[in-house]
Amino acid sequence: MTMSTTGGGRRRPPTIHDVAREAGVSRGTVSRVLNGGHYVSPAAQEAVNAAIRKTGYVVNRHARSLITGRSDSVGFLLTEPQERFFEDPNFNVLLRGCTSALAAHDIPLLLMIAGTPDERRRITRYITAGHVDGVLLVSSHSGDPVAAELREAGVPLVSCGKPIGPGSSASKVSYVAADDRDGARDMVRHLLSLGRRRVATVAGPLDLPGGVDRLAGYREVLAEAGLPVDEDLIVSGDYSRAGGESAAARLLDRAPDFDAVFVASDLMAQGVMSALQKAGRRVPEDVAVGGFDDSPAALTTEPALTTIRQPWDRISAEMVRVLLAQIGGEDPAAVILPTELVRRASA
Amino acid sequence: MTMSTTGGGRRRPPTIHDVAREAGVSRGTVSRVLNGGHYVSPAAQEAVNAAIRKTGYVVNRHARSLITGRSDSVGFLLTEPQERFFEDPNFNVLLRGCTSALAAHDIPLLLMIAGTPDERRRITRYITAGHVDGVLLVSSHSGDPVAAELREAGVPLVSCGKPIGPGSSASKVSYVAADDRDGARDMVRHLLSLGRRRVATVAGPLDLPGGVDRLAGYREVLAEAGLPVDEDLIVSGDYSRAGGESAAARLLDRAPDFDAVFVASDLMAQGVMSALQKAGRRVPEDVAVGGFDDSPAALTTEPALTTIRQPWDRISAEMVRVLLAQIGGEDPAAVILPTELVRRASA
DNA sequence: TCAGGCTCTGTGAGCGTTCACAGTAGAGAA
DNA sequence: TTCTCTACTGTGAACGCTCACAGAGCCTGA
Repeated sequence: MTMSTTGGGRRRPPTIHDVAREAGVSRGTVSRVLNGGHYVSPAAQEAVNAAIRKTGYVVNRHARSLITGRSDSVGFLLTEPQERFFEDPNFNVLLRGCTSALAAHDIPLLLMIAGTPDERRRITRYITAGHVDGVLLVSSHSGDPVAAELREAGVPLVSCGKPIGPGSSASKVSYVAADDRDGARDMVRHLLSLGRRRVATVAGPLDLPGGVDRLAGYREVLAEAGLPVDEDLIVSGDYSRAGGESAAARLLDRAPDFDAVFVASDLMAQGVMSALQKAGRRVPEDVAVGGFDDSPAALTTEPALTTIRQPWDRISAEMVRVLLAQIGGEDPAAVILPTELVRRASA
Repeated sequence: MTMSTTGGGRRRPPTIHDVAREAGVSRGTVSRVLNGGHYVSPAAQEAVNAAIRKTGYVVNRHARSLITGRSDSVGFLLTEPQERFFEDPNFNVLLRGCTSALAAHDIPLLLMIAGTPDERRRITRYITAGHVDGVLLVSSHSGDPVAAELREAGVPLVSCGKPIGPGSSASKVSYVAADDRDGARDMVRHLLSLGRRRVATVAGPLDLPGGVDRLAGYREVLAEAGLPVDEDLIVSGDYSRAGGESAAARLLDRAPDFDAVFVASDLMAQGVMSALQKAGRRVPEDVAVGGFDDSPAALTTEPALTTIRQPWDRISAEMVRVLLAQIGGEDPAAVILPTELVRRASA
């Protein structure tokens, strides 16, 4: 049960002491080289680096953390009823992007999923105990109790997406989001530029900022074009494919003469197109369809879906940048990034 | 740059010393309570627990790790050209499952993605330096240099999926996989039970164990049914939708009279169905189609795809179980889990 | 009675770092 | 020369925990 359990044998790794001996300097000097190299002579610098290479030394992060109080790691926290995000391929891009951006700083990412109450408790305790330096938060409503508790404990926190909630406290929260409203404006303008005049919309859930902002963009463009806003042309769904199908059914029922529809998510757009085609409408000839997200689903529809791409790679990079800045003592910041219209066959 | 940077104020957390003082015992006794509670009187036990609750004490994992040499964390390593896995929704189930299973043991999961050479180097160094106790590996070919290096360094490792490579060393590798061969058998038997007799197959890449085993299952069932194996009925693809389309084209060209096809992945099955339908074949009337994976794509086809479900939730749980056992000193183990036939409309 | 065993407890050492401090050497100024 | 300043280096604490050990009290059996 003690010596050499597993094959291959993990021997004791070299310590800063070994490096110091090898280089013929003291621990302190090695430490200085490791942390920026100020006040260390070129000769010592060189000797230490050579010794590090020779011994294969890697700093023991536990020992370092013990004294610095930093953990040099950050958490990636999902408080969402996770299925929703886990099925969203963009989520993967986000997760991958955050991991890479952190890796460049040599900071590991700890994945935390707050599903069950037990998990929520564990995670809260883990984070507030200081085992991570900061948290990348993915949660549609930042009124989430876990998030609130973390904020209260003063843990550096960056949300993905605009947080909902009271404006007063929200101003203190860092977040990075795509410009939902502007993306919606682009899409609706595009539909109008195609000559469509009865433009409907399937909005997202209106208790979420994304849903609200995309709908606002829709309204703005109609107003700016001098078109009346017909409330019969506005329905909303839950971002799912099935939600899109039933939304389209309602639309066909209430205002069968629409000639374009802006759908607030690609998944819903998939459902909308399927429902329209079953009802005998041709896309895009009879009804032009525009989505939002540019998910892989947008390529599997027939015809391929015109949509709005959110800059997920930039979002993840900015989240990490803002979080690290905040860990470094800077104030919370909000970042809004531009979207992009992706023209395909459905509009 | 020093005192009270961020608002909210993170004060110094209580230490084991504070708990000991509060409970009127020594550090040693508190430590014993924390680690299993052997050789400690009920009275002391109770006093310590009360003190922990009162002070809100949480163990400092860095201090603990420094002395135990364990990190009490594990890595989840992706060495794959990651797009492939990141777009596979099953991957999300796996990642989520591993996170939860580990959370139950209070072990954080570090997400590591070995994409660029720089990332590979960083990750290898991080792991071999002992910053994680073990690694959950997702990689189709375990001949991967990172994996090989980890194995050489004696790092506990569990692969997801049967590793390819020389049988001799492979026997020392832990892995958890679905029973590909048996799943394939089930599907082909199902197709035969429908009365089909010219059953084709679109195999996966034959340099991957999954591809090989699924094809082996196909051959076995034909043999056991006394049916000839017509090599014209066997083509293979790369698991992608496009690969399925071109495979179907080849099949239609070489053996146009087949009345069923077992496709080694749902994504390919999607392509196969689309190609068949474009060629005027009805599914399932003319050709019954069976997939493999039970991905969400299986629900979007028309008709819905009959397929084989891999027990991803159990796979993740087993991976964690085997890894923790191995970290605890047990020998590597291989676990094969049963699949399940999901009957839908395409067969 | 004493030896030997159990159960329980406290103490000192040490894990590998960083940090504050004290010190050295050399350059330049008085 | 002597004094100060700067550039650099070494040293002894810590950080918060676990582990090995020593020892205390008690029970059991010879």
